[in-house]
Amino acid sequence: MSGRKQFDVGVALDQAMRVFWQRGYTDASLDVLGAAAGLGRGSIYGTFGGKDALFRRCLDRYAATYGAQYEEALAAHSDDPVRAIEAFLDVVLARIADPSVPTGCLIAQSAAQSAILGEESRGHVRTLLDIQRRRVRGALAAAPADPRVLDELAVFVVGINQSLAVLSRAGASDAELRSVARLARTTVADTLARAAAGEAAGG
Amino acid sequence: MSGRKQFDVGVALDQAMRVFWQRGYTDASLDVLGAAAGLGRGSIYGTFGGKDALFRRCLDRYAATYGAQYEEALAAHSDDPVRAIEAFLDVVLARIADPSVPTGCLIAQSAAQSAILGEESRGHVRTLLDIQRRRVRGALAAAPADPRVLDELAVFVVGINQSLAVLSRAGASDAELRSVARLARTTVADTLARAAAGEAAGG
DNA sequence: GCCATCTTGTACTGAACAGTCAAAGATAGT
DNA sequence: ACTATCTTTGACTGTTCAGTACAAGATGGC
Repeated sequence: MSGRKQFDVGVALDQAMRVFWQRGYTDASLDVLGAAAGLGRGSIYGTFGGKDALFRRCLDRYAATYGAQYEEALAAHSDDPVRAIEAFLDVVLARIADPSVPTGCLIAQSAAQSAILGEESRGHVRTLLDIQRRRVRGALAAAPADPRVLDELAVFVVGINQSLAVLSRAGASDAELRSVARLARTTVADTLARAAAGEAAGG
Repeated sequence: MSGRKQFDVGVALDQAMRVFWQRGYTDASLDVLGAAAGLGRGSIYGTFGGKDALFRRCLDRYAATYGAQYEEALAAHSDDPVRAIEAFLDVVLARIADPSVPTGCLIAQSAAQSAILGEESRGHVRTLLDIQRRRVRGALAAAPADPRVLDELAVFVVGINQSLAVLSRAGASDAELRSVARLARTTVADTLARAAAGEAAGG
């Protein structure tokens, strides 16, 4: 059949992404991935190359989809780093609460399974996490504080994201996740306030 | 051969535990588990029953080993909740820095993979996480604050534990992990301080 | 309308998997 | 010393896996 693709690559990636997201790399078999995306093996190999390559395309799809939401949330509060972080975490909470997608986070899931991924995929995950860290760091850049403190806060916020992902997987309630995010927000606020006071006093 | 067990169950569990810890449930094959523990398939099935049961025994072994360390750390500072949490997180950091065991955390890894575990194992992971939460909650019990605030802080600290596990898996440096733990410590300290002030003012 | 080119479905391959089984051998109670 | 009982070894089962090969069929340029 066919001389031209019978499916939309983006839609197929969305479906495959959900399978990897739900099951993780190893437990997402090509049969299940194909069934979810509506693709036969030939189409998967012809279009993407193989399971590893498909996985990385799904990682990119995920990063692009939610990365855009993160950017938007951070940009909406470019004048207020604390509110920017709050909006950032709200995106995470909303995704976790969304019943149409798996809980947790594909990147966090993949990071946790890092040890069993191939060299290339492992590097890919690290890169995507680093992009997320830089994104958060960028939102903090305007705050009057020691750059090293801002670096630490960026890692902290990325870490909170992972913790929300794992906790949600373990069955934590929405209220619990929200309280974690709220506490993280106050940490950022207090740390920035202290740093600003320190800057004013010190130099 | 043999009419009595040829191996120490505890030692075998320690070895199998490391394999599950490193690779996760699915990617820990019985062949690799057996090779690591020095057991044939017959011994595994005869002693533990099967892969699922072995996995849960390993979860318990892990919980007992590090649970004891957590208890000790918390008990050593029963007069000061903030220092207790600090000591608790130091146990996590020390384990992650220990080159003789995998990075991350078996419970966190298992929680992230919760979706592909059987009903029984999934419940087991949740139970162990809940024990950890109660443990932290107990260390905070003496603090003069609204119990609901203490509940939230306990979930927060457990979440930080998970975030350290995932971040370390993704290749974060020891310095980064320590800064995350330090920020979490200030979260607990500031929150308790505010709660104490609120208690004093409110009633 | 013809043909080179691409896509797709299906069947196949060899490997890895969890779990079962029976035979061989060691132990301990008598 | 005999024997019932247990452990261990290694082979075997049927299934599932990722990846490959190929034939059938559709497309679009000419």
